[in-house]
Amino acid sequence: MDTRTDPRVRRTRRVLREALVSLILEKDYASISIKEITERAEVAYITFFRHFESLDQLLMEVLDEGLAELLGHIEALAKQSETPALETEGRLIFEYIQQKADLFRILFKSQSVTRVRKKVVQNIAAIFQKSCAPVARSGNQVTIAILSNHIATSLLSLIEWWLDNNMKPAPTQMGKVYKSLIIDSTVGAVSSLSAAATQSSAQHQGGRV
Amino acid sequence: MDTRTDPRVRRTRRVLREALVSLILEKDYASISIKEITERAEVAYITFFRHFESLDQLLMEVLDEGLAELLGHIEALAKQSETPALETEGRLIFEYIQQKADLFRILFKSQSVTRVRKKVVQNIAAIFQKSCAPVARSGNQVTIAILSNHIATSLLSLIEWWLDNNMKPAPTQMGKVYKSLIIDSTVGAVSSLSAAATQSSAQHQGGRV
DNA sequence: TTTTATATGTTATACTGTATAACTTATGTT
DNA sequence: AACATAAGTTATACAGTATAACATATAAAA
Repeated sequence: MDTRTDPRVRRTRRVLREALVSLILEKDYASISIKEITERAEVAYITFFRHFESLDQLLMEVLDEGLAELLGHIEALAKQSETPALETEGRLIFEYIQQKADLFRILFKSQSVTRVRKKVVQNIAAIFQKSCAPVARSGNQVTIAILSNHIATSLLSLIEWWLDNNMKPAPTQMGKVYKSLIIDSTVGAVSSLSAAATQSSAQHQGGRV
Repeated sequence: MDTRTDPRVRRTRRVLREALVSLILEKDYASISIKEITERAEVAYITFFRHFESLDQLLMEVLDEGLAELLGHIEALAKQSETPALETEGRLIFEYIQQKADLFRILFKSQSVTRVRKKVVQNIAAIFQKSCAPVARSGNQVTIAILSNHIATSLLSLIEWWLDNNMKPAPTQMGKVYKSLIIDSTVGAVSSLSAAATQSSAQHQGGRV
């Protein structure tokens, strides 16, 4: 939506996004109708279809907007390997979520979570898979896939838990939890798992005789 | 549904459950209509409403049936603290999932995942929270809540990843992954976290002066 | 400023899915 | 065989999606 777009179009799309956000925050996503959104946005019913194919598409647009920023933060976090920087970056993530709490509540509340969540998990997992190149040599492909998936889903679950608990332990504390529970733990598991994987492939080769 | 229930009722409820399962496995849950279910089940449309209030309720009945068994397996797993037993129990869980793969695919595919998934996570978390009584003394309540939530969500995510990857690493290997990535890691994180929590509450007390 | 293009509003309509009512038929129980 | 009740048939009301045709408002170009 650059600046040369018709201002009427920009306004309409914006009020529709805002209407959906305010509705999700106060009621169940599944019970929201397009009519309800257009009424709150104060545009005609048909106007919705002139901009979006479905309610899900509008939701996607809302989430994509904010989630791009989150991925940037996580990428910065993934690059850190030293202990003090890790905790600081972890704190920054939770401070960022605190700021955009509404957006993340929507991410976890909306019913299209199945699709969206998987997409988000895959994006985060890809980030860690890249930054885990040094560790990669010791493990096989399957192990790495499991580890990056584990980190991504654990981080999302931790964020979801935190939101459900009214963001109670402060971001500083959550940064430490992130570091010890998700990163340090996973790194610690690498050695035992890669050893098991080697043993497993050896067994496979032996069994082929 | 005990044996003294009218056999016509038992049959109707059964064919409706079966119809929903077969439909979820071949298409998106959101696009399934009650009419579609009754047609596949070969019962009249109105018959659905004589047994269920909504499509979601039928789904819940299907899932509750199978998930009770899973919880039993997980409970057995949570009670183990010795290394060899832990791996064996972990393997048993993945073997069980392999048997009932359809059911678990439904759990992760259905759109009502938001509600159902949270319910399942809470049930599993409660199991680990109980069995973690010995560890409990060293950490505060918040830490324990985070840890049990972490174990529950990690286990579910691992199961989901495994299903998405056609259950490729064998249950034996997955049992080892479960042990080192989820249990050993979390246990390892307890000490550093409870230390941080103590430090944090000390800071709180100090700040009050 | 007038003209032109296009976004939005209004009204009407077709369609699909949910939900229930009234009545008939089939099936299990006594 | 008689009775109770589950299930089938038909009709209907309603909400939400989706689109068409035409009128009106507004941005951009002349």
